[in-house]
Amino acid sequence: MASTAITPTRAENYPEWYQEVIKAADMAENSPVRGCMVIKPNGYAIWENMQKILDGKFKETGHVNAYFPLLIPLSFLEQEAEHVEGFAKECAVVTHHRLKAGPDGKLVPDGKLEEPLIIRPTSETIIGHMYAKWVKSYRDLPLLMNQWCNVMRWEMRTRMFLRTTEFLWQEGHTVHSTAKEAQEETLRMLDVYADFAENYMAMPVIKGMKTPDERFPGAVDTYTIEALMQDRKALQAGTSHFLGQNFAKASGIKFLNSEGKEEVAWTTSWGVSTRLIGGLIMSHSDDDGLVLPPKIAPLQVVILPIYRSDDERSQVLEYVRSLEKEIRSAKYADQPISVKIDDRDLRGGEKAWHYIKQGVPVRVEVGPRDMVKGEVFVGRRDKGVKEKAGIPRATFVGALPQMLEEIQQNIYNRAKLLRDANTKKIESLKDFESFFGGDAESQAGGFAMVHWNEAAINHELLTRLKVTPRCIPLEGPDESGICIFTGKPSKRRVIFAKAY
RNA sequence: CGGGGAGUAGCGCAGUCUGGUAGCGCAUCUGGUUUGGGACCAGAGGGUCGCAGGUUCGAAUCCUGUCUCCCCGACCA
Repeated sequence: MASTAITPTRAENYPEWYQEVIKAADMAENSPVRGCMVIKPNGYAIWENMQKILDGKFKETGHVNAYFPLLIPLSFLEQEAEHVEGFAKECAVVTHHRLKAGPDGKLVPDGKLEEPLIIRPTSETIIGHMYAKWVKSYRDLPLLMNQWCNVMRWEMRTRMFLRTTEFLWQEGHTVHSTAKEAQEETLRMLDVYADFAENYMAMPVIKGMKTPDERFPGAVDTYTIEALMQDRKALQAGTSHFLGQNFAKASGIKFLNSEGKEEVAWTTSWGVSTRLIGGLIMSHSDDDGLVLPPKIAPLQVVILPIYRSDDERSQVLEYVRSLEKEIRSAKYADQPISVKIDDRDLRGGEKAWHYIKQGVPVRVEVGPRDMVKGEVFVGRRDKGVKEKAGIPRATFVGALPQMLEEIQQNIYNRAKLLRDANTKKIESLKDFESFFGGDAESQAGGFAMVHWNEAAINHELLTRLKVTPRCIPLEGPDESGICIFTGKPSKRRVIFAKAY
């Protein structure tokens, strides 16, 4: 048996390791539909927790949920020039509304539509259309809505969770009477994302503004939270867009201000997707499988009864049931602690590994020996597989919330250390090249913080290394310097990385 | 769309060159021995060999056509 639960290890083959972690934790699998995955209960439960937390934060910041159609008239996409350009190449198009039997008995599309419909790649246009009807007066603003839904982007190459043809996300769409207010909204939601990523997902992120090339098609400004994965590639984990008046003009979102004059409104949109689950996996998991931060873990504690005879079984189960009940009534992060007993007829070691691979934060093993000692035997997912300790039964549950919080913090700190260790200020093209290993296939390097004049977007080196500007960080000191690509003055550093 | 590769049991593969009636590992199920760390032994179930034609007494194997998937590139939450 291999010494690690996952083969290959991260060091051996990172992309394959990623796939294996998903398989071992039974989170998702590929479906018969190209690029579309089935999210299995273990994966979906994580999404449900993410939704619950994020949705609460959206409501706290004044947003309400609504639902708009999956299908969008083709002509809507044409309303905003940059938007078309950005999404036209990846739209699934519905052209017929009926099937009939063809000459060979196979079904063929029939009933051609007057106007083709596209399956939403994002909903700015259809939501804008409705908003134009709903917004009449400055008294209707701000309009703060969100929808949880699926979208489709026909990407060339897909990877489970990180890039699938269909994916689940939330998209917030807001309308404001002034640019300032819309900009504030954009940054407010970016903060919500950053808070969620860091304090729940335990994923350290850098808040920043996208460079013009990386902007959302049609946006004036795109803000992002960027995370660094364990293979030192960057992941765009969430975006928030200040759309200016571009979409409002395209959709005709206008209102009468308090002086009775007509004005064009200002809009924002922001979203995070199931991609975050991919980020979660790549931030924390190890060569033994998934590692889940307690605040996101669908199951926080698993109890594994150990026994041989039927007699022992009934004694241990009784002991363990009262333990389960007590744990369930305890709270962590304002929620009852989730716990279950795994009483399946399997060998102890096999069960333990099962939960290690699924990333359950705390494993509690209880056998006759522990009962005699009045202890429980506890393994933590943030520690080594064999690093387990007996803890007195009497104090265990009381200490459990603290233990979960410690795990949450440890996981975050570990990810932050990795990110900080792989974030470097780079002052020359030569150092830039060697940081990224000199070609597209080399190890990813990390976050390179360099002075950059935006004119040099298509530098040969960037193309060759497959490195892109990730963001202009919002926080940290402004610091002037010299662009390493053009030698021109630069006001601040920009983060470059190889990205997912 | 360009360049490579692959379709055989739920999964991973061998068999194809040299045609002879389907095999291995894992998983599943049964029985037994085990049990504080991913067990062992014995047995069982499970496959129109991607699809359609053709050659042949006989095709997973040879020929023709076709479909699909994967990897590398262009695109990307």
